Amino acid sequence: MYKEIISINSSEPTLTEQLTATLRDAIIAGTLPPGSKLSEPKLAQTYQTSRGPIREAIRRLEMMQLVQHVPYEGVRVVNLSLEHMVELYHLREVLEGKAAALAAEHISTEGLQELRELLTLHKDHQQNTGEYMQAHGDYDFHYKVIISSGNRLLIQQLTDKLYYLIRMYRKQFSLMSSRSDVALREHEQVFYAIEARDPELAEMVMRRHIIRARKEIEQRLLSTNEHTEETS
Amino acid sequence: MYKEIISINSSEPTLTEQLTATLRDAIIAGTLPPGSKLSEPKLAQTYQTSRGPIREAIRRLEMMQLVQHVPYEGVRVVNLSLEHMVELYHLREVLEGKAAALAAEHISTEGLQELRELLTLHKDHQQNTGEYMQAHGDYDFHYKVIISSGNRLLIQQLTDKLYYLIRMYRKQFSLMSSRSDVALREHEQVFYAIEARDPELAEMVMRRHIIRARKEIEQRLLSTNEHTEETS
DNA sequence: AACTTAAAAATTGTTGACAATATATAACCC
DNA sequence: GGGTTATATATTGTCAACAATTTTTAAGTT
Repeated sequence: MYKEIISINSSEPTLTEQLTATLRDAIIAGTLPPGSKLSEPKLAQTYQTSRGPIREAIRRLEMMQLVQHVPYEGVRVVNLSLEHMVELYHLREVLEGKAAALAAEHISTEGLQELRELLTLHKDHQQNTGEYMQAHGDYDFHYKVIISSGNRLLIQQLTDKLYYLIRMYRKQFSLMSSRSDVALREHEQVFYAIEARDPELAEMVMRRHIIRARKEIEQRLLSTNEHTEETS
Repeated sequence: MYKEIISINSSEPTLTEQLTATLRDAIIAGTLPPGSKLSEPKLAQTYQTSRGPIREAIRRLEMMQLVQHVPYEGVRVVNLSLEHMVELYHLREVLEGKAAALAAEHISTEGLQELRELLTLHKDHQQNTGEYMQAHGDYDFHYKVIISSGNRLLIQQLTDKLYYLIRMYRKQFSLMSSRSDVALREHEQVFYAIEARDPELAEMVMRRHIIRARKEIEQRLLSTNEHTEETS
């Protein structure tokens, strides 16, 4: 009854896709700084292509919330601010909370095993070095939980759309894991709840985890008053 | 400190915007049926324009989750299914739940008054006619709550993106308010919680409201087995 | 007749040019 | 000199043509 279509990117990746990835990473890294305008002719010249693919790529950046578009005026890289990030974290909180709940219901035994191994890996790494696993440690755990939810719409919203914005904030506000030990323990809590097939608990601890992270960031940014100003 | 930019659509709405609205409504209404392919040349001919604006419009439909895009293959109208709708409602549940919680925190006294008047309007209408207010009754209440959250990202996700898909399901599955009295009472519960500035309660009753609606739909669709088949 | 292979048609991706609008520059007035 | 209007420039929106890829059609083979 099903015709399983393996989505092989059949041939050469389209030029638009390459440009999307390039521009996306440039924005996340800050090479194209917040508030700056993306001029189609200039980008076309820079990347030795025509305006068409550039336009297409920009539309996809729009989907990722990385740029804002105004008709006849152009697109600008999104402006980062504490308020904006708080909004983003409120979304993360409920979406990833639900992901954890659904994961507790739907995760496979293999998926559970993978999650377990990921956690022990992080744990060992921290016990050995005293440091939290750089960069992708936190990301991987959350990513795996999201995937395990089995809700394609939710997965898409988080991984294809919002997560690039989150990565942008992490990079540009240098938000890497200051309370690593706490984070790891919270991940374990989430895991235990998923392992116990307890959706309500899984959701609660995941939400708390993200709430705590948000509050920590708020504190840090409010004390070192740097990013609170909006550039019009 | 703030520079309030009133977003006047400065001049003539761009052709792309008109086409987006037209195609969007055609998909929601089912004129462009689920699974059907959107051919750029044909659409261009149909609407007497060139492929450029059509492409742009299609990208925006993509943002609304109304079509799916495969490189070199084209875009198809999304296939509706019970599973897919359940996924959508899980998103609604947590997003609108959070919206209600944030509304309880941030809503203005004027906003509160508007919400109150909207509710009494619905109540009167039901007491007089015994019927639930057609079509927009439910929509308006949810819409107002979402707006009252004050979270621009959340508002955008719900009103600009997901809600068109919800409207599509409502239209094509004929999902209009079968238990209108229950729905109205649940709306009142949400309102009371927001009025009492109780975020946790507001979130809980809003989530319950959407969960109940989902389960009711599941029951209805599972009994009258019609839309469960996937067209490959 | 069923399957494989090759050609043909149609469609999407890409390019460059023109039109409509907005921004930047310069002229003008007070 | 500050501010307003008009001109010039640049940019986005739109259009039509070409290239790359896929789908359809037809021919050929077993």
